[in-house]
Amino acid sequence: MTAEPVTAPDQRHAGGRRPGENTTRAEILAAARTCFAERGYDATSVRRIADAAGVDQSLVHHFYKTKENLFLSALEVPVKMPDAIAGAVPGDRAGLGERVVRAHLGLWADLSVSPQMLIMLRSAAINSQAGEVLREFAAESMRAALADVVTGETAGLRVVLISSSLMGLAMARFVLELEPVASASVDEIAAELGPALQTYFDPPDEP
Amino acid sequence: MTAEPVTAPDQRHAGGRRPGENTTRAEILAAARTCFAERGYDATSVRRIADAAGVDQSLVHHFYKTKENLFLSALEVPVKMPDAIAGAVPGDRAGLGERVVRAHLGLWADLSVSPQMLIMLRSAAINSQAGEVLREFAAESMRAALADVVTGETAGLRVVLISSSLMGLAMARFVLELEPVASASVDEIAAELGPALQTYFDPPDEP
DNA sequence: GTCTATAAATAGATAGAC
DNA sequence: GTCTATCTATTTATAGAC
Repeated sequence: MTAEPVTAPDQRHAGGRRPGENTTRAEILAAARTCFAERGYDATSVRRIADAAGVDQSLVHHFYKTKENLFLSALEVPVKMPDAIAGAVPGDRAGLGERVVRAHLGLWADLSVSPQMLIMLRSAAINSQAGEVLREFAAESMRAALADVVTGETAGLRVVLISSSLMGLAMARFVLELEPVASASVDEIAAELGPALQTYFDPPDEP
Repeated sequence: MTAEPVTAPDQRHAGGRRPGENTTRAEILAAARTCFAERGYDATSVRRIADAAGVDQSLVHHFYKTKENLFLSALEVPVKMPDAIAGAVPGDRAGLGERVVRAHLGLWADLSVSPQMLIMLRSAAINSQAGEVLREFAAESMRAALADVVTGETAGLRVVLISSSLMGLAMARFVLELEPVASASVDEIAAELGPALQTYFDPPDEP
């Protein structure tokens, strides 16, 4: 009952070279992002990624050599992430907390970066490489983005506490899917978390 | 509440055989806690736990049957966790934020509960059972402990945001070991995070 | 209670045909 | 570029001797 596989019903590139940039490599990467984001590094087998991409397992190795290397490619953080936070800085000082929360949630709504963020968050606790990438983002990138507005003796600590709060929010909302924060609107979260973050911009012991 | 029989140290049975409640079972559990806390569920093999306990692999199965069952035992959260947060409630309202932070960090300093908390936090992003335990603690237990002091229309959301902040702090300090929050003193953290949490107890739009 | 030995499944990775 | 077939290592788990 399976119809004859009709060997490649023509599509010859007579004479011409370059079968064109093949999309298989990109499809494998996309499938890997989905799988890693859903299950993390260990629980995702190369075979599963291959199935999700509709290709053979050995093709994954052909393109990315090792699983670890593929994971690093899947994890690659777009440059726009730190920029998005920095973009929340300009404006009135009283609204800083809210704008930072909205900028952060805006990244999670951006499908070109949110899979990588989910991979990072879901794997950081176990995988040392994901942990390093998250550390870099939560510390250095945040510090650079907020250097002008978080000042004072304890600025270093306060920047990381801002990162921690946003990390906790993301864990609750996107990883644990904890209610009611998982299905709350951006407005509702910004209205509550914004003022909390604001205390780091206006430290109570500032002269 | 399965309440492990916690081998009473003494309780001799004169003449009888019974080499007494053997400590091997407890040693395996302790080794499992250490390993799971360090590496998470997937990366911890039964063999590694057995080695850490100084016993054979098959003994682990003999006592705990399956790896998953052992993990659940290792994860078992002491009842005192919610109580510790509730214990921070009495006192002047202005100091609530700080007291909650100190209560939370006090739990992490308690060696009878911190391994379980680390297991939970490190595995929750990947392991559904650990995730469920963490959800239960971050939502229900927190809500019960703070019901009297977090009030108003958005109380449900604000309780979970408090949980999220504490979760983010624990991730940064104990899992990622992110500086400077990893080596900051309890006083320093309480001084900065306390006022941020305080905004949830005194919502700006309260009548 | 504690060990040896091993079953049974699955993992990542490679070789080579087409 | 894509597939089939397979190697090797490691996993959880069990059976059975002592």
